[in-house]
Amino acid sequence: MTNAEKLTELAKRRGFFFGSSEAYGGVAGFYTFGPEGAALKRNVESSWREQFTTRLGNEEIEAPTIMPEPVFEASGHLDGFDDMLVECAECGESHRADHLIEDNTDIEEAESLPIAEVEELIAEHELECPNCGAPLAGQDVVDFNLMFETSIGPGNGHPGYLRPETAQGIFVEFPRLKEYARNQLPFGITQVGRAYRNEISPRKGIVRTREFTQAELEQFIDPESDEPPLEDVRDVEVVLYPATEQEKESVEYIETTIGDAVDDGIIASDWVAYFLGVAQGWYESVGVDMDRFRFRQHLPGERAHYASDCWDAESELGGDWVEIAGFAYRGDYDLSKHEEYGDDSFTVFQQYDDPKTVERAVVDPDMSALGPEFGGQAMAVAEALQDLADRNPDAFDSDEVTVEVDGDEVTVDTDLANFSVEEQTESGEHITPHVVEPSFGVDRTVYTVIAHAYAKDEVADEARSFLQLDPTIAPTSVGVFPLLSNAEELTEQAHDIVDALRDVGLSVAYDESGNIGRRYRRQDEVGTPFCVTVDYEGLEGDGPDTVTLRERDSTAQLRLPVDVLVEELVAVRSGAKPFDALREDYEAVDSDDA
RNA sequence: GCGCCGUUGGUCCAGUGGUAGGACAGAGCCUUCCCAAGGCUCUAGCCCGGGUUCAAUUCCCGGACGGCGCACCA
Repeated sequence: MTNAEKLTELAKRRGFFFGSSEAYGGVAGFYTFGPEGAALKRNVESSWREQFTTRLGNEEIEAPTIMPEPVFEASGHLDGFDDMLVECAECGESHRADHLIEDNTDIEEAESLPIAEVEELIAEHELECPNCGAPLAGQDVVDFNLMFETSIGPGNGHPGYLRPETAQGIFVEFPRLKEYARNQLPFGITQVGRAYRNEISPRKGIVRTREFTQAELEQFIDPESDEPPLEDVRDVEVVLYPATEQEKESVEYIETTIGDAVDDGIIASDWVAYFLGVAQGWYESVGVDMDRFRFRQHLPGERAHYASDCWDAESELGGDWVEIAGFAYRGDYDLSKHEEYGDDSFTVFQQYDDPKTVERAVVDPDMSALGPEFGGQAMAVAEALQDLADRNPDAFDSDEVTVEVDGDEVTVDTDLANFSVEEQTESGEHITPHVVEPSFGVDRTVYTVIAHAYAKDEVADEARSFLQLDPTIAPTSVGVFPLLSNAEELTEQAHDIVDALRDVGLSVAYDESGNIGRRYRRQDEVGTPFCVTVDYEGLEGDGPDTVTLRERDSTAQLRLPVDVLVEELVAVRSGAKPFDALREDYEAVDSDDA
């Protein structure tokens, strides 16, 4: 069994994740997070929120997962997703069928033709594979639309799509969000939610699914003036794999700091560099193994339609590098498209520090004269006059000016135009903000965290496999056991401790089944960092009752008074106090006498 | 989508034309037993549909799901 297979087996058996709807034969590309997995995922998400929403001073929204078709016409996803592929039987190369037809016939817009017709056209025109020249006639044309389509409301006249990325839910609401931000750049909006892609063939278990969770930040900036607080992450050490290195035969990484990478021009955008630095720290905090982690720059041909520069965070899983986040400089692509297609304004008014005074040629046409003269064309004439004033003010030096309206030459008395040059004050301008997008795949992150936490050792000559999850994100924080299940004094105190720990918000597992070692291993296997055992020894003697506290990774045990247990556990589980600090205050338990 | 291989208790596997066995896990009881191997008892399975056959978990065909390769991953 490979490690990946062991992880899949562990995930199924212990309730981290498993294929959905298995009672009905299952469905490819959909996974259910079981109790352990859902808890772990919630903890990873809340850690992400803590970092990328709260600490960076951003705001989170929650948009619908279904949006109407025009949104995706604007975003470019409809075109980008609706490709027709034909595969060459000889060499196996896939080609865009619509492009082949457009290139080799007089037909334009082949993309809108039905599949059957495209297949006929390929046969009719005897199209050949551009790669090897083999005939393509008879080959199936495959339509792949990576968006899930649905219809909104009764009937089918109102198509909608499940969003292929959460980002569009933010971009579409930009007109309201900018008002919320009081038109002040920069500001950032986050969203944690589901996205959907109807993958042709989902693979690699939970790594590539059809429904997945993204955690995204859309940072809106003024490209002219907004700088990230780069000094916060200057010294963060990172492993970079730039595009230039990827073209070489041997894999060589650049180990550097964020600050140096910017100074050396390896990362072009300060903003992207800043977020790489923040992300590095975050990944480390949730337990991603930094020896199996890198930032890889996209190759020029690899970038999405919206991105000018893009870096991925990648983690090593079973020998493969898997993308777990993307950091894209999206420029003004999205907001410009929505400005063009949507009804509202996707720009922000930026005031100048000092208002500018500019001279502008203006006309104030005498409509009471133009109206009778030109009738319905009068407005168009007036607009043409202003247009002329902008382009060529000198034209108004003569007695008459001539403009073109609907293809007709129209001559107007210059007096009627009321031409003048005015000083106007410009206090600012409308700009389309640029967008920097760190976009995290939550499911892949969760899987990475599990895979990187997976460890093996030996305890008392017995092999042990366990998850070294960080205490802050482990699904269960504490296991509580009575040493024996048939002793009321032990089970009662154990139950009291469970209640006390749950009262302060800790996630607690109670277990009295089997022998004590078995119970420790159960919790080890799901990554529970601490276990409390109530034994007879702790009830004996004159002093306060004591219990033992065991740490998962070292299996070391300390004896703690019950009345400090809650306080100390809260401290070690939050990371405020390392477990080793407890060793100074409490007696170690010698477990060799077992 | 294509090709190859696979699908048997919760998990991982063995096996058979006459409906099946193990390991681990799980439940209960016993146990002053602190690191999965104690004793007793118990639970639980042949992916779906069609075909061949007296009889199919087993053979054939199709499907679903999974693994690998190709393609795809904007």
